[in-house]
Amino acid sequence: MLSERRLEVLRAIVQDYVGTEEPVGSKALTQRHKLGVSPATVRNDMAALEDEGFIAQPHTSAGRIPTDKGYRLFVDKLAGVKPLSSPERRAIQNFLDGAVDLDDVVGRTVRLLAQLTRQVAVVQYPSLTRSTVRHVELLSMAPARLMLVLITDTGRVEQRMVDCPAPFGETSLADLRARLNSRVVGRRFTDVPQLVQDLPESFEQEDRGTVSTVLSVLLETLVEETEERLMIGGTANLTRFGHDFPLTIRPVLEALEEQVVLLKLLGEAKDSGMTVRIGHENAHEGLTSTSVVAVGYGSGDEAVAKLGVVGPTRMDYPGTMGAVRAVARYVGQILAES
Amino acid sequence: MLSERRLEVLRAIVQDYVGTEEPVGSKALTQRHKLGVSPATVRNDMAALEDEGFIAQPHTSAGRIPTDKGYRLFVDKLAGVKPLSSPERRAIQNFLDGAVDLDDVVGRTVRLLAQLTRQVAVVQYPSLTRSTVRHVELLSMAPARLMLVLITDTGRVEQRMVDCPAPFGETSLADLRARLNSRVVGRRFTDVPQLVQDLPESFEQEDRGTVSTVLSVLLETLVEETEERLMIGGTANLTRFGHDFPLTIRPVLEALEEQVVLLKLLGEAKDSGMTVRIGHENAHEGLTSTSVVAVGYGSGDEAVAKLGVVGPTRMDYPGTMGAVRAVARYVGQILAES
DNA sequence: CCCTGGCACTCATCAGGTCCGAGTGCCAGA
DNA sequence: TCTGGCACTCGGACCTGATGAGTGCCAGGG
Repeated sequence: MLSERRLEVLRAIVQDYVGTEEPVGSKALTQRHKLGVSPATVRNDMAALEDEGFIAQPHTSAGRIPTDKGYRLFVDKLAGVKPLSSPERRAIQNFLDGAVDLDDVVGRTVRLLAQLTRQVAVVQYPSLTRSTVRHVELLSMAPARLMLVLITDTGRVEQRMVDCPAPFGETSLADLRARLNSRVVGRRFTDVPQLVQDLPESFEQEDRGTVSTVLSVLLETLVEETEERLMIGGTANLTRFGHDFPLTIRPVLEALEEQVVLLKLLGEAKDSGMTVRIGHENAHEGLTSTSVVAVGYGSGDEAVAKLGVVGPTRMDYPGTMGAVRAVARYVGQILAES
Repeated sequence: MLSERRLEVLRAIVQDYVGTEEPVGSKALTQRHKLGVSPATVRNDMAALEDEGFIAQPHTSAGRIPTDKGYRLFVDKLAGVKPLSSPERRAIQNFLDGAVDLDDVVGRTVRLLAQLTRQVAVVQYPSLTRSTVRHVELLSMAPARLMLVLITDTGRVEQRMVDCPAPFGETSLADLRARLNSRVVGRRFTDVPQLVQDLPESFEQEDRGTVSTVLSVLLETLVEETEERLMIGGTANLTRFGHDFPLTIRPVLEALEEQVVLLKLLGEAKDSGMTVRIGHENAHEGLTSTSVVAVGYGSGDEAVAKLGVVGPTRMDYPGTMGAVRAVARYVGQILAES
């Protein structure tokens, strides 16, 4: 096991490297930190830390930089979560309180997080799996063309065009609208399929085709609606990444454009508590030189979605974790109020 | 005035520079283009073009590169719009045909445009102001609570809660719904206020308050919810920008995150025909080394929104313009169909 | 009058070489 | 176990000269 002082040396290395972005040597370390020992001793400790794989040298006779494993140890054992200052907290609250609807909440959150952490922020929309149907509306657009409008209890509206196999009269339409609503209103999305299963049978032969079509579109919409969406922001912060730009930044930008990748990324985070994935711990190829700090948020105890930031492995973990946690907490409050 | 050959030289310079990204010299020009004159002659022409401000030298004894003014001349006088190949057209159509709703159409468009042009794509959602009303739906949520749903011809849906001053019966509701729709369906938003002005008078005394309330909410929705949205994609293409990365790319990323900036950018584009803004012609600070190619699109002759791409001034204008125009055309078709 | 070939000149880029110093590993002594 | 000293390594900064693409200018020819 590593001695107390060696851990201290590791902590100092991480802190200095995060600050300066340059490999840190033994002499500089003893000057900037009160370790109470000489550079030579630190060198020995460094050699030990390197043997264990916590730090590495970019080239012979340069200083050391932390490895992914080193950051991992730092995050797990050495770093706390740095709470925000109270002006910061107030700023967060003020900024989020101004939001008028869900889109606005998410939008503001993403900007806020990007600003606070100076990194790329990712915020997932609250999941709709627990949503219920408020109303289903059917409108006749043309003899064999309907529009289906679905309204959820969270206030979201989705609409779809339906091409019917046969013309569909106004009375049949009103009939279908009424029966459909009486069955599904107030019900959870997941229950709807069973509830409407036998609906076509109760219609005249000639209308059954259309009813089935409408139902299948409805079910499709429900599934899609629960699909998770997210918003990202602060991509300009990627320019602070490092010196060897193009090669580092490109795959990251590409990964960020793939919503699927991001959703998986957030999905991999623990449901409760904060998750930090460092460098190669990220499954995705393009993100092996980034770290992801993610946390769930929700109106109650239960997380309804996740948010987080993506940044270089060389990031200020305590500060970032503090900001992420604080923002998640406030967003949760806002959601609970509305 | 510039002679025919000098224009030809400018065209050759632009083409070569766009291809190679390197300053082009007189000798190389005569080799790669059949100008029928010697390098020395070309040098004289170049000197003239430089005097006029169409080209410039990065440093003495390097080749020439086009200036913004040079690109402007190229685009206005020398370059056509390169039509897409028919496989490309087919691919566009196939890809866009798969869209299920408005969000999907816009999302697919943005990805398509980014891929085709290998640049950053920006697509504005069809604006509500220029749209017409397809349907207004009223739903009773509680005795004195209604939901108003507005459906536009572009497939966009907005909904609002309405708190009524008095309970409102189902028959009155159906009545209002019918009369409202008969007046406004197919009409432009801007015409709606006049069309519904006298509607409350035709109702029973006790319902007039509610009708007025509903109408005012409707008008509010029409006016206030004109808020224009847009989607961007292909930011990874920014990495192809140039060699002097960080400084170039950062302000662009920042500008792209400001929806306001982008909306203004598209807003400045002409309503009909294609608009090309080159380098410093862009008002925004961060975009002075980019060019914007934008065009309106819509279901009919009239543009309901705009789309375009943002790329380095050194871009393939004919190809980009061709792709932008083609995509706009197909999106217009898709919107007209739905 | 315009085009052409020739010529002197400029200057960015590259390869090769030298120097410097931060940083290391190791070792003997406290 | 810590410390100071010492030899060693090696990347980066700096200088240098050679190279060559490209220019401007000019005198001569169609």
